[in-house]
Amino acid sequence: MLTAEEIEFYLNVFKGLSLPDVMDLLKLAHTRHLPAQDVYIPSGASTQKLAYIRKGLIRVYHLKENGDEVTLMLRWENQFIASHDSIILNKPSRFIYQALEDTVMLELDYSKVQHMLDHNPRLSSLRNTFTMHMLAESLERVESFVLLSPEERYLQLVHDKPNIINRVPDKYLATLLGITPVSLSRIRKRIASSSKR
Amino acid sequence: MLTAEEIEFYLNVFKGLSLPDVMDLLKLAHTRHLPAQDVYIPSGASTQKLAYIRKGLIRVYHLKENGDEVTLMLRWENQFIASHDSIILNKPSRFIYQALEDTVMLELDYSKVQHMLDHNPRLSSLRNTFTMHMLAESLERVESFVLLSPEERYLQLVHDKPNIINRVPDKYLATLLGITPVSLSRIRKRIASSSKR
DNA sequence: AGCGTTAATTATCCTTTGTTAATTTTATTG
DNA sequence: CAATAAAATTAACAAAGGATAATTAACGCT
Repeated sequence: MLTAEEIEFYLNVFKGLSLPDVMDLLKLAHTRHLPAQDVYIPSGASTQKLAYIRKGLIRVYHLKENGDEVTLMLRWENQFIASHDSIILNKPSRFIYQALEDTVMLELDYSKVQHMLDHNPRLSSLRNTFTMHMLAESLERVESFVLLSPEERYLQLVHDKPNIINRVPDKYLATLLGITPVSLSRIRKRIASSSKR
Repeated sequence: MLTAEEIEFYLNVFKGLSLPDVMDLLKLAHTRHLPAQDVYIPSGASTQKLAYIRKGLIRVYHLKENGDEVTLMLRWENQFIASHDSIILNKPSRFIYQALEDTVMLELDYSKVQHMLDHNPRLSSLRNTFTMHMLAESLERVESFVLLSPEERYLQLVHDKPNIINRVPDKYLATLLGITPVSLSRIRKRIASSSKR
């Protein structure tokens, strides 16, 4: 199923793991292709799938009563994606996971690997490293809401993820920043006119 | 150092651990008392200490250039507290950790227990559970910024943590919600007048 | 290339928040 | 308990964001 190149790639992703460790994991994983616009996880689903994105981009969003969509999270290459509602809290997903681009991921069932992760110290340690880094990332996002204005948040996003903003429509970026698309448009105008002077 | 009651308490906190597991952990831990207003971790510190709060309340805040303080996090009884900058990213803390009440915690050096956690499957598993729950908590906070208005965020706080808001000055709650104390005061007024009708 | 759809911008108006400062209320402490 | 300090509220004004609708620009598709 997997080429030698793939295996080498994952040896690198899961630094510190031996080849057998990686093979044990990969044996339980499979590749999934998701065309752009397709829903990966619908809201209400209780799924333990955990995916590593090889290519593409997934948007996590909330659908409001009135039909409006609010984007909560974007995930792309070399990141993990999973319904945290289901994996962490064992509840149905409140959100919709949708591919914004043709997406390729390596998927596995967390409930099936959990036991293995719990009993292999190298895997446990690596899992904890990944979880902790996700926590740091999330805390940093909270910081940005508490410490920065919407305009500063947008500038930070442009600065930190210049490649991502070109792949995602502004209306999704806006709600990700906690503002409306109209407001983001005004912010962009403000920035353009102030940097001109 | 620890009473039988204490040990029984921690057997309960660290559910799934055997008595020897818990004793191994507690052997490396010590109790720390922190008077109200004292700084636990100053900004710039690189500390691996990880503490479990038995009693009291810790505020994590950022000190702006102009002297203004912005509260990022509150932690209280039965929660862990640590400089995530230092523990996760191995960097000096950007924030100040201060006791808002007389606080008692059980403290240990994460760098000293890490090896033990990495090699005991039950400890690894439990650590991961704790980390994941902190992640879920942080993600939920991000949600509140993206999905709710400041007023709704305040109402949610009042609803979810009624006991905490009575222990913390409003000015700290305000910045925690991403708004100014003046604005929080107006929100409170608005709520009071609308619930009266 | 042209048509139709979707996204982005702009305009208007209204609401909310930020800022600063004054005032009142609540805590703290000698 | 009175004096003082700190916190919370209120006021006034400016700046920014939300809502809605109209217009323009960009995109997707045959």
